[in-house]
Amino acid sequence: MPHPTSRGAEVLAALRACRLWRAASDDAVAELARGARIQDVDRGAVLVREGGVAERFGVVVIGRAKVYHLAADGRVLTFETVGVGEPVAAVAALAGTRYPATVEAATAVTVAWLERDDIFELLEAQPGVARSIITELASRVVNMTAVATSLSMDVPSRVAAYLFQRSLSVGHATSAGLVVDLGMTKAELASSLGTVPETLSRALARLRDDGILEVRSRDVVVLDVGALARLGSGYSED
Amino acid sequence: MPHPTSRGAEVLAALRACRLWRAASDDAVAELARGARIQDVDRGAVLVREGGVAERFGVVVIGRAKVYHLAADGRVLTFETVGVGEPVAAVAALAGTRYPATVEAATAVTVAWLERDDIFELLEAQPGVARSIITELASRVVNMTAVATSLSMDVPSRVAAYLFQRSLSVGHATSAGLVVDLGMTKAELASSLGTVPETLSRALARLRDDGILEVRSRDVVVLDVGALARLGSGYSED
DNA sequence: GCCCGTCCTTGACCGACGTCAAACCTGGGA
DNA sequence: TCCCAGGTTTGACGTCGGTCAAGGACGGGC
Repeated sequence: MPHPTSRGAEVLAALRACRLWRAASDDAVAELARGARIQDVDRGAVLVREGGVAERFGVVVIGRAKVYHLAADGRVLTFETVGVGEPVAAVAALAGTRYPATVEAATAVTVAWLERDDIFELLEAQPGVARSIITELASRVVNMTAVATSLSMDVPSRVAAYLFQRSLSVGHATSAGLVVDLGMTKAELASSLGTVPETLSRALARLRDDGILEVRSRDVVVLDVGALARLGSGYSED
Repeated sequence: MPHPTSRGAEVLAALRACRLWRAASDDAVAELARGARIQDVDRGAVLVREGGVAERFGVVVIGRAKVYHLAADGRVLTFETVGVGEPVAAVAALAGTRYPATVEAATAVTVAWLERDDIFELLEAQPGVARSIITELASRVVNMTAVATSLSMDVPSRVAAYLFQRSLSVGHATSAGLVVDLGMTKAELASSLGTVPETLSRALARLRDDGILEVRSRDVVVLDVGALARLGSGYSED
């Protein structure tokens, strides 16, 4: 346990950064922090196992964690990678169901664990918090729906959809075109698109051959954003 | 517009039945009903189009509606079929995003439309409602996650997972085995499993040949529940 | 400079599954 | 009774994409 003295501050900062209770007062967040159980794990440790009964609710204090589903044949579908201030196992704890996915430490990770009832107590003390929790959960449903629909498209379309979305957020216009950083290794990207590196590589090669983009080591140069949007059945019109 | 006089009562009953605000007082629900805009549509009408900006929030008063995604190649992935008292387009309206799916009337349908702010006003007036909305939304995230993971399995496994879940809820033990009604036509089931009738038929035939079940017209007799659970990677142990 | 590990790409192969087309029930109406 | 229309099943076929295996290509350490 590194820096035991500063950990309290880090826990507080992480909880304060959590979008779920953005509207909560600092005092209320401090109260949450007091009730938190802190856990340090090494990289690769499993924080939450799919199918387990959801009792607690975590917020990442240090590090990053991967949320994924491990299929029977060993393939991995990565749902998201969560960072500092983001919740893990939140929805299952709130819903009172089993965990629908596994969470594993992608780096060394410190997690603050809260009880389900801590949240509901916060909610009673500060009713304004409900709104941010509700919009956050609703956004997650929308996101998961998008993931599900994209899984019914073919891989080049999924890649296009991802790159289109990503170009909107982190795209950087240059004379050569719209430079988009992939944000992760291609193997990780493949997993979060529900495929394998080989197929991702072929999909990118095909988009390149079609003149839609150029592939570089860890970013791509988008030459035809409209084609990306069309392929990913993104809604091109505003 | 049939039965104009009784419609007010039906709207009220439907809103009262809605799980989202189960904890709300009758008065508050009546207030919601007063603000509702009622719409009657014929079977096949599109209530909400994927990609549209979410402004309103519907509750089915009469009939059933299908929530689906229409892929570019024309294939349909059905997410759910909603009945009386169930919300449509709820999550997108709460999240303030675009609709992630299309909603179509499966029968003649009457919908009560509420404004996004109506919910938040209800929430302020009756803070206790937050809890049911939150658990309901969280359950939806869990469900959509399950849908997404099942889409990464092969079709026989998806069928097995569906039948296993369904056998837990509507399974009826007989001397011949566990009789499970499919609850819908096989074409509809295929769509909600993200496949087509032909492939579903073959998957069922395969499960039959493996001695796991027997197929009848609109229900199946499950002979080996454990095998179903294993195939669907359902968590067999309690 | 060289070497090695890691990441990425490419090719060959094959199984899963969607499409098209045809045959097959099964129930309802004349 | 016959016939027709849905839903369902089966067969043939092509494509997408995952697996295995073999090369690259970069980058860091010595």
